[in-house]
Amino acid sequence: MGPPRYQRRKQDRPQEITAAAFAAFAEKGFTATKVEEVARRAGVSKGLLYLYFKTKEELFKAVIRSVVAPRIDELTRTLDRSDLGAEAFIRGPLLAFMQRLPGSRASIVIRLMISEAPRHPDLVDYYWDKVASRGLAALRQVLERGVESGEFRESAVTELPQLFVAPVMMSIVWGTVFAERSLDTDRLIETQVDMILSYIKA
Amino acid sequence: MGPPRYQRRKQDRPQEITAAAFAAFAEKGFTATKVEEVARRAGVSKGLLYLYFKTKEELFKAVIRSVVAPRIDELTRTLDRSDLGAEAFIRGPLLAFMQRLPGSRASIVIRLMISEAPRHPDLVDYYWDKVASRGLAALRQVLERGVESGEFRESAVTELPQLFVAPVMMSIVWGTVFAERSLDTDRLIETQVDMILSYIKA
DNA sequence: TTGCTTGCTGACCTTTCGGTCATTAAATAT
DNA sequence: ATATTTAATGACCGAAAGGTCAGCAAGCAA
Repeated sequence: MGPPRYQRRKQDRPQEITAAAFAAFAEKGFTATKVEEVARRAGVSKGLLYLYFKTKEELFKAVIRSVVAPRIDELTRTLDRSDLGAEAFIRGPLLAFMQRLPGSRASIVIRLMISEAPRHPDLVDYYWDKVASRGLAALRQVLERGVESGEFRESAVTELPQLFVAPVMMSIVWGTVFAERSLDTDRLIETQVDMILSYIKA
Repeated sequence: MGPPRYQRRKQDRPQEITAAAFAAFAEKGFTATKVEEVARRAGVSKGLLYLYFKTKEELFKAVIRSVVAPRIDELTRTLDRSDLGAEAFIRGPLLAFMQRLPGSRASIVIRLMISEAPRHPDLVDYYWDKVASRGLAALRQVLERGVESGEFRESAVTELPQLFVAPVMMSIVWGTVFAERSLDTDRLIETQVDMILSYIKA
């Protein structure tokens, strides 16, 4: 008798399938990716995939969870631990975090969200709860901290933390659409941070 | 005999079909829209649609072109005609133009571009030539004009007109993904313009 | 009225793909 | 060894949707 035709590895399967799904979605998008393709990449049968994930959409949620959630936790953890002043935090860890995003796997998830949001409202809710609202809350916290300490003046920016997100989003969209036409995203983001800071400094 | 069951209107059909397709794509996106649905909206049979457009993708490209083309020169025309100073132009016509975009039909095209760009390189080229590169050039022109006239100082912004686009893109993406969770896009864009101007004013 | 061209219809074909399930066999317990 | 459990397979199903085509009828010419 030859080698075993497969091994039972209940522990590892979900992770492996999620990783394969991410790779496939990244290349072709969610709708255009066939479940069978994901299974093939994971070295697994389609049936097994449905043993671990009830539907294709559940699989998508798992991908979001595995790719994006850790990033947000990372940001809030950094913020909680840091004892830097508001400006120093923004120019240091926050700027670095923002500059990393466009080249990271998270940017792919964002592209997928833009494409799929209209047809998957529950996915949007999930993303809002787990990612977007937390990120914005973190930004707001930094800004308020700066106002309290007297570093920053009161301004519209405090209520519009999306101003920090804008150049990141721009970079991600640019990379998605105009992949080959280069844009210095690091510089774009740094300039925005610089502008915001001189605008709100007391 | 009753009224004729249809009229032959070879001249108008393509336009009517692309208009119907645009409306449908805007609501559901490209993949989720059925060709039959487009035909129904256009008051036409599916077969006729395939008489004028070889495939669903050809129809998609026709839609993009028909929406984008008329818009191309609006900004540059305004710019050429205007004799305002750089700051006045930015705070006036340019700001108004930027604020109109997120609620306009153009924003839907951008969403479609983000979703479909990876699989339609020729569409990206078209969009780059006809829209993106021209818009950026116009912005650059305004900035340079301001520097020459002494209104603005030299800064990174001159080489990064994408800083003007960023809040617009943010607003469009926000509207696409978080439609119901409100964001004051007018204020976001105005604040950005305000920030940029105080940053670059001589 | 008659005959011809062609815009137009809608039933139909074919393929794709998410999801199911009867069956197999790897691992574990007895 | 034998029985039991369950991870894993892959053939299959049914619905959906892109695309086709034989035929119909609107409009025109003679």
